[in-house]
Amino acid sequence: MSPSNPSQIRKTPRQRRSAETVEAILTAAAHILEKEGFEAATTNRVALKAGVSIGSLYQYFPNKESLVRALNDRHTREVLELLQRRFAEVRLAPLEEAVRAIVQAMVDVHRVNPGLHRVLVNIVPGIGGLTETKALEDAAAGLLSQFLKARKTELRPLKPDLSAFMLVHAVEALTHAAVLERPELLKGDLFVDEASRMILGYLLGGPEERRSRQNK
Amino acid sequence: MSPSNPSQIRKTPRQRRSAETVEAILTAAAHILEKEGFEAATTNRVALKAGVSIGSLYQYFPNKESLVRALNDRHTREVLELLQRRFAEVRLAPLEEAVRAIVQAMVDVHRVNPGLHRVLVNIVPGIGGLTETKALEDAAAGLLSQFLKARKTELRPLKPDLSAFMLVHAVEALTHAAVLERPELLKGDLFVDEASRMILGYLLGGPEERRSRQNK
DNA sequence: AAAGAATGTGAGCTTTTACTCACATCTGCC
DNA sequence: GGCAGATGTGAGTAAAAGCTCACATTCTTT
Repeated sequence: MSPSNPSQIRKTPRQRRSAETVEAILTAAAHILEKEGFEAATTNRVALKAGVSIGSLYQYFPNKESLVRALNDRHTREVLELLQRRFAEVRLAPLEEAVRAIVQAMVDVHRVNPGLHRVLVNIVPGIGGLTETKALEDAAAGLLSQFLKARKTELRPLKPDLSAFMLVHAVEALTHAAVLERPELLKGDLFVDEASRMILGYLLGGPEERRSRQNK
Repeated sequence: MSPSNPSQIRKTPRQRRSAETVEAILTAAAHILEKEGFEAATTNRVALKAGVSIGSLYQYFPNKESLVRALNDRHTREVLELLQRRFAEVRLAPLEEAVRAIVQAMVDVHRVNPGLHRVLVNIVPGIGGLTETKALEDAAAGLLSQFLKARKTELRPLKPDLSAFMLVHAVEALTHAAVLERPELLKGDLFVDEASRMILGYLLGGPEERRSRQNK
């Protein structure tokens, strides 16, 4: 509504019919983006696939960019909510178990819509002045940083913010790569094992550093 | 020349003049891609910025895609050559030193043209059926896998190919993230320290695994 | 039931983009 | 100097994309 809100929906749906239209558009856009990439996701094709007219699309999304942003916002919200929930769940769990749970959460999130997620991560920053994906990374890093602070007696001395930055990016990239290039890795526990090992190795430090603490 | 060579240059420059034209086009394309992204890099704009006519551009590149590919091929080649050199140099160095050198090499490579590198990595796969970037990752993983096999007495038991896959993606992502979001990290040794620590923690394993080997 | 609001339609306008082609200019060679 | 091939030019074309708008249909409310 407000003029300084370019990423927002143009008209808020008031009837169920229109809510379904918006949903159909978003779903169609997600499918095309996932399967054929950004270039192929023309507004006309999205409308066609959604089974609505191009006019309807523009009734709710002022431009193509806002469509991609809406998708990204929704996705970002989902990921963040899952991560928050998972972090809360493992607050009291043993370190190793907690780390595994978080890694598993990342994998779960990315397995839902791997292609879409990748497109969003890659394309959106170049398109709109995207702050959302960056915001997600920052939020995830914040959660992790809190986690590290709470566990500091179990870990080697480290700078929580820096370590959170390193881990967020490492785990995100590993998950992306695994989902897209080695999906078979995700069948068993192999990937989660390896990623968790990397994280724990980083957080616990070498033998000397471990010896100077009592815990596990 | 051959019809089944869509990513190649259309006409091989025979005079210095034309070689300079090609160079100007590639440079201009790199600049626009780096600073404004793929969408902004229209062929007309590239030609304009290169100071040549659009006709000249199409004399050497049959289409826009081939331009991006040429850029990518060149970049890929440079990265791979540096990595090969660096791996060879550290073949006999102590493990920790070797790891640091490799990480440093990754950082060096990415600091040259960070934005361009990211655009190439992200955009190109979606555009052309890009095999080059994937090939680079595979080649890097191959080098690393060799490295791990050669060092196996120093490391915990691991599957070289899997570990190489994990490390290549983790280090690449960390380097990207650092270059693009935290360039100040790269001033000192902080980033290389942290990344190396992550790698070593992963390769050496926990205290039990280390104890069962004599080395370091 | 009837009006007004909300929603839906799609032909087509406007702009942009990749790309061509007929022609001009340069360079090396005899 | 002059010829031939290499190189350079840029107005123009065709296709495609984003987006609008005048109008049709459906829903809500009284």
